[in-house]
Amino acid sequence: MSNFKINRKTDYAIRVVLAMAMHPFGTRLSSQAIQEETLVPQAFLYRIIAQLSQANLIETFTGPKGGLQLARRADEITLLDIVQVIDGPIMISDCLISKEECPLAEKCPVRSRWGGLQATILRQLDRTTIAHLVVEASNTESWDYFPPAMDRVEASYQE
Amino acid sequence: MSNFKINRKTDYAIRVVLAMAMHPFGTRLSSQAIQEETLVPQAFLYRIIAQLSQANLIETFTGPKGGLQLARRADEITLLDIVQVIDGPIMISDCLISKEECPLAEKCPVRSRWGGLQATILRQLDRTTIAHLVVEASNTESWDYFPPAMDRVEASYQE
DNA sequence: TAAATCGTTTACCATCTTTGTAAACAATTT
DNA sequence: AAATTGTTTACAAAGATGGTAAACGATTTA
Repeated sequence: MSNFKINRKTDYAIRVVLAMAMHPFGTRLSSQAIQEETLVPQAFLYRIIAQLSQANLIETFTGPKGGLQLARRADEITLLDIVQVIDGPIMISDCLISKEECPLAEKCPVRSRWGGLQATILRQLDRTTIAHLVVEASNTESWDYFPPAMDRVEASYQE
Repeated sequence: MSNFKINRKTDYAIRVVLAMAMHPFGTRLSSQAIQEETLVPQAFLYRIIAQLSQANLIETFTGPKGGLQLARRADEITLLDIVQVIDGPIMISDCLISKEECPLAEKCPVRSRWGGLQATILRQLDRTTIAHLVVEASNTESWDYFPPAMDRVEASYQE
C-alpha cells in the first residue's frame, strides 16, 4: 500500500480540533476530557496538543480549571492548517523544494506535474474548514461515502 | 516536512519509463543504457525494472541482444499506472480501506473528505500520460514551474 | 555445448520515520 | 503548600525507505 498518506498523528490532531469544535466556542476542555472523546493515546495526545498550541490553533491554560479551547472559530481553521502544523509543509516531491534538489535539474517534465498535483491538494485541503466537518458530524449518511474511482484502483492493482 | 509524498522509488520508475518513451516505440534498451540515462542506482534499478515487468508495463528479454521495451505506447501509460505498480494502491487514509478500519466507525465526517481528496488525486494522476511528459521533455520552460499556492504555504508554516 | 550476456530474485542492512510510553518539569489556582 | 493542569524531553519498538550484493535463470551465439 502506498505510503502516500495522511499519518495518524495528523488524523488524531484533526479529531482533537473537531472534538473541541463540537462544543460551543469558548468552552474550555481538559486534555483528559478530550482523550476520552477522541481515544487518542494520552501521552501522544499531550504532544499533539502542544503542537496545536504552539501554532496558535488552540489556547491552553495550566492549573486547576485549566484546559484547552479553540483560538479561532471553526470556520477559520482548515484541514490544511492542521496538516501543516502537525506534519510540516506538504511537499509531495523533493524536486519541488528547489531546482537544485531535482536530480534531473534541467528540463524535467515531471516536476511541473508534481507541482500541479500539489497545488490541487493544497487547494482542496484549504477550502475544507472544521466548521464543515462539524456540520457533517451530525449527518449519519456521511460515513457511508466511498470515493468514486476506488473500484478502478483496486482492479488495476497488482503485486 | 510532510511525509505525504511520492517516494523515490516511484520517482525513479517514472524516470525509467520516461527514458524509454523518449526512444521510438519498440526500441529495445539494456538496463545498462537506462541506468546511464536515469542515474538510478543499478541494484535498485533492477528491482524497479522487475516490478514494471511483472505489471506488464514493460517487456523484457534476457540474453545477448536482450533488454527492455515499453509494452504499451506512451499515451496509454499514466502516472497513476506507475505509482500504483511501484507503491501499491493509493490510500491516503487507512479509514478509506473499510468502515471497520476507521477508529471512529460511525458518523465520521473526516472520512468523506479524505475520500474526496483521494478521488481528486487519482483523477489527476490518471489523466497524465507518459506521452504528455515526453512532449514537455523537449520544452525548456517546463522545469521553471512553481506551484501557485506555494508562498501561502511557506508563510503559514511554523515549527 | 559452453561461454557470454542479459534480466530475476532473494537476502541483507543501515538509516529514518512513525507511533507510542514515561517521567521530570513548569505554571496556576485554591 | 498542595493539588491540578499543561509542557518538555528522553527513550524505544516497529516498520518503511533507500541501497548493496550475490546467487540464479534464461537466451543467444561461437
